[in-house]
Amino acid sequence: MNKRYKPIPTIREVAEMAEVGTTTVSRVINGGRNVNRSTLARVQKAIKTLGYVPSQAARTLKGERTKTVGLVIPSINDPFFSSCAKAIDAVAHDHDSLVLVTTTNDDPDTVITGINFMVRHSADGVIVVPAKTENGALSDLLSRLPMPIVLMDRPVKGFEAISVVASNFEGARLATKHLIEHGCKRILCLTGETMLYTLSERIRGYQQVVKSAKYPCMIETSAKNYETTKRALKRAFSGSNPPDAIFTLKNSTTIYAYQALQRLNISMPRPVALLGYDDFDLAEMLSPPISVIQQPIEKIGQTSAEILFKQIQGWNSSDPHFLRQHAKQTVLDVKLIRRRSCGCQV
Amino acid sequence: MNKRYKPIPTIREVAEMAEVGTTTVSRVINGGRNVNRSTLARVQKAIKTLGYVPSQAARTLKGERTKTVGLVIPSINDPFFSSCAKAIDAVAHDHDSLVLVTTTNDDPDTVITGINFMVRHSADGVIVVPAKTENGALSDLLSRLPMPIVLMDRPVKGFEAISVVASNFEGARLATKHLIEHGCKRILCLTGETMLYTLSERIRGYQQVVKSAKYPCMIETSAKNYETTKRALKRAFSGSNPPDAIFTLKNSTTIYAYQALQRLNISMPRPVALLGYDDFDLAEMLSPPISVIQQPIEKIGQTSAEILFKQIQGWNSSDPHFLRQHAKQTVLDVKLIRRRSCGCQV
DNA sequence: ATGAAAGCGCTAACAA
DNA sequence: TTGTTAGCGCTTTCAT
Repeated sequence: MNKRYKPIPTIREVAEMAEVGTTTVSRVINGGRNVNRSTLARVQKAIKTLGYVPSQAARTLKGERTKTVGLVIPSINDPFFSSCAKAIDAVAHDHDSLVLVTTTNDDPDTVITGINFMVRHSADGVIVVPAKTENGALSDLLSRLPMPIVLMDRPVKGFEAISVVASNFEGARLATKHLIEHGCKRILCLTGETMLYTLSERIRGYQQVVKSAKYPCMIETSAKNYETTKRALKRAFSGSNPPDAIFTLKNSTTIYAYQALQRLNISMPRPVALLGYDDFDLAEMLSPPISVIQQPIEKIGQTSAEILFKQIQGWNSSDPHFLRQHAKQTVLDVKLIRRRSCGCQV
Repeated sequence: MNKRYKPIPTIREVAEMAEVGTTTVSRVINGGRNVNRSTLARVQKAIKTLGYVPSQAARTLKGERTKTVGLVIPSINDPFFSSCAKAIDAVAHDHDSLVLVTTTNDDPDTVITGINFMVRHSADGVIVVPAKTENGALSDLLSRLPMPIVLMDRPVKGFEAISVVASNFEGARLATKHLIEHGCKRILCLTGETMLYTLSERIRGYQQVVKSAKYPCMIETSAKNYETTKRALKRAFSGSNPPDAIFTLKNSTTIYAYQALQRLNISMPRPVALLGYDDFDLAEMLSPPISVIQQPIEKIGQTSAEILFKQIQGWNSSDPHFLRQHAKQTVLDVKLIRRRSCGCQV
């Protein structure tokens, strides 16, 4: 009893069983227009009996859409990107398409490899989250791309492409100003990374506000994981002039910081306020609940996908102006969610 | 200045530019064996100049692997499945393959559609998380599948396929016994769903233990979201005989329950202990930290993918016994993580 | 309403 | 070492 590979039947076999030409079968699987009712039924029956499924590869070779969109993201695990992916998948579903994913772990070379993979697979379009903003090889590749592309969450410096981002600069300004309103004067900006577009924008926003308030600009960039975050905070609070607020630049950093503060027995919002970038499920269940800048994550994914599909539709259309249907860059607003850790009473 | 669609050049154009035949180009892109050094260089230069990328569709049509694996999962957002997906993506990456994802939202029909999509796209293999265990249409489809398949997290009743699951029954037994060891006698089993394989196995495990201990079997199945969970708990605790422990059957239910207990001012581990199924990032940061049954999530994904790729490799091989290289079912062990909410002192 | 035949880009005999 | 050619499964003129 040896289970063997049972290949999918071809259009030819369906045609033979139904005693028609392959053209007729093709007509049937493409809507059944101009086919006799009885012929139609016969063909459909043959399709069902044989378990026939048309080969996408053959169709692609004929120049049809592949009904796939590529998604090149840093991680599929990260709550931010998996939420984006969810929204993208939903939009793709509406367009009868599948999502081809690959992750880059924020490595620029892997981004290139990933995009090339999408080209090779003739994806109808791609959504890419670039790793670093300055990358010549990436710009080159993007400019030669044979399909539409949308840059998500981070634009590529020096390359004019459609992009969908949140207003990181404004978000950081919002956060910093809010902490200042609470009377904080020594705001520590905590991050483990500075090269990513989003993070550098947030740093810019923070800097602008503290500088114009004439407060010290305290940036700590060593907070890559729990251990390093704890060490950094320990250091900061052992000095003679500890911070009175912490602004963490992303999701995981916020959690590390919260956890470290707990362990170091430093409570919030006094002596130190905490305000994080990115909301997370349990933020309001902690003690105190964490105030955050909330990004419209799903909206970022959804908007990216919607724009991409519009581009795909227009790509071969007769309208020479389809590219102008969208702003080059879509910037989505962020929100301050006031909870307790910043000092708000809610 | 009208940006137009610039199609990828074909092997023919490369051949012409390099002044060789298409076969030679084919040889070059497939390793360059049996090609003159100077010819090789010339062809490679042409490839680079033209930005040539071989068409996967044409290769697929010739019967080659597509270097894609299908992933049909309930949600891409759920921490459990996104972690699985991450591990699968990593394994796929090692095999120079991409992951084609589609989500089913646990709807049986969508599972079928999703798998068919993978067939149409000639994925080399598929990893599927079935929606419900009893589904004739699914068994039919699976038995006709022209590629290897691995069932992840949930088997399909009545269909003998390779599957990779965690020991849900044992996990629930472990949890329930542990609560009993803490002296709990009225253990409320809380869930919002009973039809999924994993959940019904957990219910079975719970039942077996409470029954053999002669304790009441208290199962509440209305906990679908925070509101319904809160309502259910309110009801349970307003009676004359409230539970002294809660065993939540999944991730989100645990969080709803924790949150509801907070709001209802019922503290843990007294008067009620809490033990959840599935670990989550912040479980140890809550007050009290939540004890859980921890599943080897990444391992589930990784194992599924590794088995799938072995199957893919053996699928067309000459070894007629390749199917027996693996147990039909791989069951991975779960662990009890003792924190404070169950009554442990840690 | 139906079918014959060409051709999409590639690989693999088979020739040279 | 290199090229010629057939054909993978499908859609699409163009006939009938």
